[in-house]
Amino acid sequence: MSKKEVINRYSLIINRIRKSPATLKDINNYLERESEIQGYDFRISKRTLKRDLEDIFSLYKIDIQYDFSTKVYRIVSQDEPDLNNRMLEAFDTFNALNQTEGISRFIHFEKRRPNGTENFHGILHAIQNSKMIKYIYHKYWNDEISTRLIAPYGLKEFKNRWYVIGKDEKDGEVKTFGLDRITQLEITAKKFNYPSGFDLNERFANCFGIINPKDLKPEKIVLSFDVEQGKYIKSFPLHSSQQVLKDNAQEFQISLNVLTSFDFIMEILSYGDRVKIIQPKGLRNEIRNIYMRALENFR
DNA sequence: AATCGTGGCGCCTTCACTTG
DNA sequence: CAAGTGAAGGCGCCACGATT
Repeated sequence: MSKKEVINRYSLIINRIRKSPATLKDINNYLERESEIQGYDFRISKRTLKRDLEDIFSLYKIDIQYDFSTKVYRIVSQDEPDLNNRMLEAFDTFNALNQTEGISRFIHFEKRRPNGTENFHGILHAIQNSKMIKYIYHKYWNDEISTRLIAPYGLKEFKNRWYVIGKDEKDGEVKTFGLDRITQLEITAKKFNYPSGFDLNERFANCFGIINPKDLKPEKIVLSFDVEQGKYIKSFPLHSSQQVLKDNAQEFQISLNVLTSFDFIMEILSYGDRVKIIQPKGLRNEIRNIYMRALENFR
């Protein structure tokens, strides 16, 4: 049995158990069917299954355990569900893109610039080991290029982009840098002390997007969407603080507790005439002014 | 020749269910 | 309700054949 077949078998086992919890017999039936399709013999003994499950855990961090009360193997949801879901998602995409040849005719990829994930691993390593990082940064807004020395605290994702949050040595401010804007990353030998009170999730709890201005306080925001848009907002909440206030034939109303940062205003604008701002007045006026000015552009 | 992947064996553990 | 039972997995160990 070659390496390729073994890896293939791991995927099959994961796929089977993800569909529904399964007994050893179920798994072997599934493997037998796949053996006929793929022309290998994937069937395994109980001993090998046990070893495979260990390998799967160490490779993919997918924890499959036997549940004695229902007599089946199932994926144990971890204490980090976000991480777990993302791993499974990546696993699906990887397998699908990997197994088929000549797929570009059938898949339309979004054209996007590289998102800087090649630096992801290096930065994460620096964070875990409290090592300063140095890189060249191109700002989003202008052509300014600068060399930065940063004490990295964490990584954050927003709208499919990744950002590193860290303290800039130059002025001691904690800032956010887009990974796709970073070049010539260098992990220095210089250590820093991770600030004891810093909690990444807490810091961004009330934040929409990556900008976290100090002078803004989170506000209670009430939004009313039309019914169609409401369906989308219901399945993809804008923010973890989202609560449904009204859900009827006329409108879909929610409340949020977030900072009204630039990112948030852009988000509201992206819903155009499908959203009304019920509360607060300040935000309502701000958005109205933007639309007024925008109208000028169409005269 | 050395290593690796695998299955079988034997004994242990776990858990649900039965029995008195 | 405690003890016993059975079914199934867990796991260390070893042999065998395939792979490198």
